[in-house]
Amino acid sequence: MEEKYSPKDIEQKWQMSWEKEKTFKAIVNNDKKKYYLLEMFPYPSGRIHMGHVRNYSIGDVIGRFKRMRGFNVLHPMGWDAFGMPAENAAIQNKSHPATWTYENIDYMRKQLKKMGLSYDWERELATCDLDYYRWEQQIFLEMYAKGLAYKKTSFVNWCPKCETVLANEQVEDGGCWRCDSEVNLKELDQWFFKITDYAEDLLENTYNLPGWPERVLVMQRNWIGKSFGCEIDFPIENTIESIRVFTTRQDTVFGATFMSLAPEHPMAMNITTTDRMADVSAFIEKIKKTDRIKRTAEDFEKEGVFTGSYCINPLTKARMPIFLANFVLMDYGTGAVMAVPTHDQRDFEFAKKYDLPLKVVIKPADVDLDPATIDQAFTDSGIMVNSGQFDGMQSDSAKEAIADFLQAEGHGAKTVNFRLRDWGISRQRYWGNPIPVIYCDSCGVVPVPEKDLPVVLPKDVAFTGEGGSPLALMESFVNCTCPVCGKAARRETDTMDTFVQSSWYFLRYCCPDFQDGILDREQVDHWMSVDQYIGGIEHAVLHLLYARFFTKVLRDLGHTNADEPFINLLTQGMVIKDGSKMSKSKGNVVDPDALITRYGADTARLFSLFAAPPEKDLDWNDQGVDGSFRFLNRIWKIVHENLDAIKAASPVNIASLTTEERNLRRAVHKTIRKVTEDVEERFHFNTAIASVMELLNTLQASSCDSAAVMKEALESVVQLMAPFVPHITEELWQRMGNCVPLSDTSWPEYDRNAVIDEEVLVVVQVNGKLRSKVTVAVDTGEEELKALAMADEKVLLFTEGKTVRKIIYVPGKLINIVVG
RNA sequence: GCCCGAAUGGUGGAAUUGGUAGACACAAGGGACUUAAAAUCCCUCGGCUUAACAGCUGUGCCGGUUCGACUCCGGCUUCGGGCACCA
Repeated sequence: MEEKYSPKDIEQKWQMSWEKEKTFKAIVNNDKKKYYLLEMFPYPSGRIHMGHVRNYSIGDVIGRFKRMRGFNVLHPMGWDAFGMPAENAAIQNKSHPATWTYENIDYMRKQLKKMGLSYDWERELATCDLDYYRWEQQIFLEMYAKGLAYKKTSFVNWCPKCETVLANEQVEDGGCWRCDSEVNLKELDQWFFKITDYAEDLLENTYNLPGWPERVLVMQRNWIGKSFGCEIDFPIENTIESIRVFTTRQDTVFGATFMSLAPEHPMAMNITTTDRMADVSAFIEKIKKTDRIKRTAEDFEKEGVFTGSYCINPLTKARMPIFLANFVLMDYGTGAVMAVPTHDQRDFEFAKKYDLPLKVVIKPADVDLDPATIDQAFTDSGIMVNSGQFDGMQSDSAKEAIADFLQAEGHGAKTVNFRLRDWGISRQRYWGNPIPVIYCDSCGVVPVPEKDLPVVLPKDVAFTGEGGSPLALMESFVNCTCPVCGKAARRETDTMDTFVQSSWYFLRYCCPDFQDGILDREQVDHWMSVDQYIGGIEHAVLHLLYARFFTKVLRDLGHTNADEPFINLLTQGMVIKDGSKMSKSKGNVVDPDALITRYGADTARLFSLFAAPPEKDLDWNDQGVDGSFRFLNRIWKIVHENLDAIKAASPVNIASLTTEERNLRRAVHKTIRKVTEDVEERFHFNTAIASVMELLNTLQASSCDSAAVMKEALESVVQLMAPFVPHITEELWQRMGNCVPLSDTSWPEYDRNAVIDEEVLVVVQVNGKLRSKVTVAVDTGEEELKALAMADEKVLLFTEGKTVRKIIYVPGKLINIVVG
């Protein structure tokens, strides 16, 4: 009586074995090529979800495959453990964020272990561990010393529900990325990281990351938003001051007829004349009250107010009235725009509304433009007109010429401008990494000296859920002495954005226990960069940009020599059920625990890998899971049916194989080749698994009774499936009589001789349409094959009475007879 | 508006360099085994025509290149994603 496939027992057995044998412990070994594999670490929200199952299954296939291919694999796991849900849960349950977080971690670690993932658990870290965040405080201090961390007062995005600040990257469609509440503007004194210093490096290197999906790189380039243009000074009439604008369209400067300033522009009030003061103040007040989202919507009505002052167009010497305009943004360029109503749609609408002059300076090649009759701005390139010595030039080349001219005349300079803003990292929350800074009335901002680190997040805090950060209310934390003068001082109570922790965890994984500094250079130099990073596309800009920035900062601070954190990036699709993303509110959530209890981890892994290639969305289908379970049972059964034969079998004797045996071996070795290519080069696990299914079908249909060939075939099936379903294959491998665990064996190599076809199927077309198929010996000559095809009776039906014009021959594939 | 991506049976998907469209699986239908059910196994399975052999047609739509197009080119449609009063 044959034993039934019982995932529960064998999965536990092998998980314990791997743990005991430290199978996946990563140690520096210069005899092997290193391979650093990483999946985005999870937020410990309570339980893992299907997205995790998929993400980590994909990673595990790659990890186990690379290991069997002879790489020294580093595959760590940890927890992105600071963040608001912990704090909210604490308020609700009257528990402590740390308790909540560590309990969740314990539970989720068990869940992940039940999946049989090949992690080196000894490197596990949680970002809320003092041993982790203390080094991050040190990074902060080193950045502060270099001017890469600085404080400034500015208008920041404020989420009223989370009661904290958000970075630009964390505002999506005007809402908070986490809770969706409408974000408004608040003027606050905040800490920033100077990511703009790295804008050029970050942009430039997007062209140096061939292993990243193009769309992610495009998104990052858009976000960085580099544009080439000019800064031009427009002297203010009757003063010695001038207004500096940034423009990418210096070719239209002869058409600039007025000036638009952002309402927040520092010169706004200074240049306003007494008679215009009332109107201008009213306008500025109104804009302050309008929220930013509405204000920056494209269909928002363009509005402005005249300041009473004029500036002078440096090239035409024309008097240009200076307006404040609601669509001009203070935080892009210089906060001032030279208005060219004829060649910019916004300026056009503004000019029409306030009856301002229009002057055409670029026209299409074939027609003239009349400012009196045009109904929209002409924004294309064209021929220069009304532009002095530049008339007749192509506007594209005039851009260069005018820039040079402005520069030579001292009116301006060529410049580049970035859309990227500095990263605001202050968060008015408790459950985060304290910013290690002290405020002293005498000495000002004083960084906490290195010897006083870490600034420990105090545990005994009251969570009321009201009045902002609990840290600010805690006198024992706030009150301190100034490290410089020794007088009483106050501690910074803001904590760092949680994206800071995820910006360098992959570096710390290289040396999680290092106690003498931020990073152990030797370890980091050995393992970095991450060879393969895997995670969701939703971090295309946020996390993936911050992590690149941090890597470059840490490089410049001398902690790593890596320029880029992630060589290859795989962005996996979402897990969908019944047409939409799994969510509690839609009631379409599949619980990984229930799935694993019912079918085992191998089935859960197999289905999530088989149903779609990694980068596509995966449509969850309960019946499909049954199918995967069925397939594992078939493997289980066929191996057991052949167990005695396998154990008794001698090695394959290639010289004495029958045709049937050679055919079966060919199928086996072609499958080895196919699976190897699909996994190694394309990460197309679905087709790799399909080809093993095909082989199993062939095997079951075969009448081959050679124990040697059967053994080779079944051992191959088991080895090829090992990265996908590690438990069942490990068990079968052992039952087949192998002493070395499957995870310690080498990946099978296909036999180049075995895959050579003896016969080929050649498709015969007439005028490109399939008419017949012939199977011929592989060495059949071209002429012989053509004759055979021509004589084929199905072919004759379509060629009879017609002239053969030509015959296309693709060796081993097809013959196309062209008749007419 | 700009930039990316996608569209293939009832469903998920395959076709890797321009060479048999629909691999593999799910669902469905039929059959075997069983007292019965489950499990398992076998057969059918894009559409139309046909008793059958077979033929025609078919990869979002319209054209083009080619002996040959899911694949390349031009033009559209729909859906998804990103950016957007960015000067």
